[in-house]
Amino acid sequence: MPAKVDHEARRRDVAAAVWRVLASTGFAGLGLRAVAAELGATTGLITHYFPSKRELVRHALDQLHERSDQALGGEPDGTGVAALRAQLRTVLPTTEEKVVLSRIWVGFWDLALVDPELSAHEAERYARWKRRLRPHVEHAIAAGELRAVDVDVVLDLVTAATHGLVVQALLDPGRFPVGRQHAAVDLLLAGLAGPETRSTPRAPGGRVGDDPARTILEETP
Amino acid sequence: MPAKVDHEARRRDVAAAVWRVLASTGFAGLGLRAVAAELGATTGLITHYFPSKRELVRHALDQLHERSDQALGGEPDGTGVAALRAQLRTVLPTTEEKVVLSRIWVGFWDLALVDPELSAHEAERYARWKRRLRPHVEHAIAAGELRAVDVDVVLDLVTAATHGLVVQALLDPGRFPVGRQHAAVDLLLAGLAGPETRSTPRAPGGRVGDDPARTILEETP
DNA sequence: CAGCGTACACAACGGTTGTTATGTACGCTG
DNA sequence: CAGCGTACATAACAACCGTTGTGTACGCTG
Repeated sequence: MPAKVDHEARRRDVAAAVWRVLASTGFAGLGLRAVAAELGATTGLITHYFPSKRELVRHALDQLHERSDQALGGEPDGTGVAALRAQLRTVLPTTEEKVVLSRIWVGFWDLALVDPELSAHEAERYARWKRRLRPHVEHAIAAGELRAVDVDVVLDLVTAATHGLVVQALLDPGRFPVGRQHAAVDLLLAGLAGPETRSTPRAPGGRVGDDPARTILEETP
Repeated sequence: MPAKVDHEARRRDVAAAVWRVLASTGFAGLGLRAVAAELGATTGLITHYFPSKRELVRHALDQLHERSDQALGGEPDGTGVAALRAQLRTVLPTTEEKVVLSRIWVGFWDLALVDPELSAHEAERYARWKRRLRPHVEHAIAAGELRAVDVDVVLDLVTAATHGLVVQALLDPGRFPVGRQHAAVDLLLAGLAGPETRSTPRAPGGRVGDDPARTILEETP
């Protein structure tokens, strides 16, 4: 069987074109011709690799989730609160790529909310995320870095807060720079810290330059 | 110019039908015929009251967030943290109506994210919400109920956390009952409280009269 | 009662949608 | 080199979209 092109690689190209269309027009503007145009091809190409639009979108979103997990990927340096903070920070839309991923994923909620199957899938993603965060929270509590409250409630709160920040940052990127997002996360974690630890533990993540306060606000309307 | 029917009331009926369609099928399934069917009428009725679909949706969403403001409406009993907690709780999708309102509003992000005008509108809604929350936060800080950190950061955090909870609750209603949502809000507010005041809203005495804000974000001055 | 404007239903319009059928250039195999 | 299957382009398809025009029942005004 002669394969002039790599079938799976081509499917990935098409999926990438779907992402680009979604990022610029949302699900409302997603159509086969738009994807084809973005790809510099025609709908014939798309239908050659995908039997239906539903399958197209499904594959594109699967790829997107995979890509997201990979972008949020590896275990962070540090343990306990430091690791938790690092993990939460990677979710924030602080790079152009993560802006695109988050944008698509937020827009996807319009579909997920009215489709039980998609809702369940999204709920499972939340569960997986919390499962990954949990050991760091438990470690932090054991080390006295975090107040010893219900771990599940902590996970509910930190994931909710982080995603809430994502939404606000996407809706108003100009007024929600990285520093402001980080400040909110830091305040959240500081609040969860044990009463005895007044001085926040040093974040050993050498990569992230800490600029906690001053770049946050500009106000001259 | 005899008015057999109340023109404005009829427009409200149509808007209500739009909400019902949006709640059950999302923006992806919103069409004039679907709205007309929901209304038990034809597209002729709709076009008689609205010049275009865009105007229809605009009016329906205007009505919707007017209705939301009213549902989230009056000043809560209490002041300071108690008022803040009450305000945040009213946003959570704890009633059938608020589930519908939140669902539409979350689905709307798919459109807002790719339309600068709509994004600005949503950003303004966030600003108004924070403006309403702000006095309670300031009062709570003045009363020593809340740690004296940057009020803007506090507002960013509490709104983000609350909306994050809304999303999770909508995506997995069965596993996210009211109590679990309240627990997360309570944990958030407890964390923002002064270190020595967990349950009793007592003033923190003269311990940190010098610089309480520095205890949170800054570890090295 | 005549006449007119309102409040719709109904049907048709051009455009766009996802899907499908047909055509064709081309590298591989025999 | 003949032949065949792959990788598309092209175009047609019915279904649907928002919009518009026309038809009509009916209450109000004169």
